[in-house]
Amino acid sequence: MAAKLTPRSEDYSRWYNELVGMADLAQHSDVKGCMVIKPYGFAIWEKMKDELDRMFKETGHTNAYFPLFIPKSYLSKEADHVEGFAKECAVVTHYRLKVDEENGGVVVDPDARLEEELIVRPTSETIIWNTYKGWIQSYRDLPILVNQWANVVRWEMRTRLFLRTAEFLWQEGHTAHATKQEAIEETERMLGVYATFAEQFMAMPVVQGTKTESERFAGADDTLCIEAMMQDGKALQAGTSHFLGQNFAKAFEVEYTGKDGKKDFVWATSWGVSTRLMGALIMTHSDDQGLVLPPRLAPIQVVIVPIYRSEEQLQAIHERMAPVMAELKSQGVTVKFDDDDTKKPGWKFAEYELKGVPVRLAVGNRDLENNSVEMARRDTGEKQSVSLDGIAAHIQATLENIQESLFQKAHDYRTSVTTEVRTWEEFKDVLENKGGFLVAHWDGTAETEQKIKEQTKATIRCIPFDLEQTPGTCVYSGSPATHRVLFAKAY
RNA sequence: CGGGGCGUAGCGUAGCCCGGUUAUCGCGCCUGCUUUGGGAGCAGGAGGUCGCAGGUUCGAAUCCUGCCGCCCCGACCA
Repeated sequence: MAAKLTPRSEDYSRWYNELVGMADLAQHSDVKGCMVIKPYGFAIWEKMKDELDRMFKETGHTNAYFPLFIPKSYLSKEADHVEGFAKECAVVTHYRLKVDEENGGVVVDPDARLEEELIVRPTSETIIWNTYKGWIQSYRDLPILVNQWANVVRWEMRTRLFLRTAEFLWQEGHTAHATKQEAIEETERMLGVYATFAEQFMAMPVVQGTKTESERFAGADDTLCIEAMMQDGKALQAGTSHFLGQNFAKAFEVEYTGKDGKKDFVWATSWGVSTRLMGALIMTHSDDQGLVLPPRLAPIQVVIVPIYRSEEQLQAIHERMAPVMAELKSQGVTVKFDDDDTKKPGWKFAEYELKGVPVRLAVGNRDLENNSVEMARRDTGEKQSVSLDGIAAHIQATLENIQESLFQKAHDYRTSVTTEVRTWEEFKDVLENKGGFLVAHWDGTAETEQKIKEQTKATIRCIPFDLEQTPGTCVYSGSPATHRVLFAKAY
């Protein structure tokens, strides 16, 4: 039985300790769920970040950085946007502390109240569009294709490690275009980048689609998303790309003069993925032995565990493996030779399984005598004796095989928990007993969507691009359906 | 903010109902020896404001009152 590795499973505390943790902000704080990413966990995030960054640059984007603080008045300029985020903002009201003469310690200096409060960014549309106003006058200034890697804060009532933390790391792209068509193309292009990244690097199959109006980003005309299926049958929104229309341009008065000399508002997009992807990665592949990482995102791809009794034997193993390591490194494979003398081999085996290292080589005297090593792959647990001759090529092929089979396994699982339902009874039954994605007809109304959510906790994850729109009747109301959509319980 | 549960060593816990020597056990940590092909064994050792503050009592981890904090479920959401 595959591990669930949901945030509530028994083994979760091990992940917690291994990769990540919540900051202990102690007794005086109302902050719950500030995430601490430990070095190994951060190494995984950096791998993801590097690949995404490369893909953004290949699609013409450049990185920039905008302020952490947003004046309160900016946030209120776009009506839907402020409504969406107002309830979860951290607010800076003062700029100074002073020594507390009576009780010791420090207190907020009441004389240092800010004239206008600053909001710690929950997202950066407002401060960026306020800036773009000064950057754009002519069609020659467009498009602007900017991305920023940053932290944001959303003061959620309830947090969940990896999936919804009070502070999280992400990237947010913010682009400005002269035409609607160009902005829509950008929105779709970046969704495609996310889907490619999820499938080719995370080995996580995703459904691409459009959000319904009620699930749309606050301030967007249209929200596209990638939706993934976790091992426990719950869906996870893994990335979003928004077509913002001219909403922010109008709110911040960003106009440009076209070739024809006429003025028009600028068209916008924004798109982002966050450290939530680490939660997605864990919950897609991991098992009861620990993390299972796709080779393309593994900080360590191959670990060599020497088995020895004496310093001489260790030396012999190292000398024999050195050329193999050199060859692998020259081909871009990350190898670790673990000669830590304070840990026994069995301990190391368990440790690297916990950390999800895709390939492990165990090398002892008896292997050297046979000119071989024991190779174990993390995804299947399979062990085999492999000749040292040509082993680098064999390892490379194995890494590629693991990458592919992880995707295939996740894809097969998703297929097995995707069910087409026609009646409301069937809908409830499948959701309750099987979980996963439910394909069903929907009458297109927010009322129906809301009622289904209230009664079953299932939401419309998206209207998939590649789902055939056959005619039918709504699974809940029985009215003629406008769409065929994907329902699921979600994180 | 509602409804549950819980605070004892770095971590996880027993003891509490029914008050009574020096607060239990495991993991981890330190030292030594033996070990090393799946999270080693033995021996020794260090480590405690029993969440905080009052109260009852000859005596409180245990009973009473107040406060603080944490976790889970719900409302909110990437």
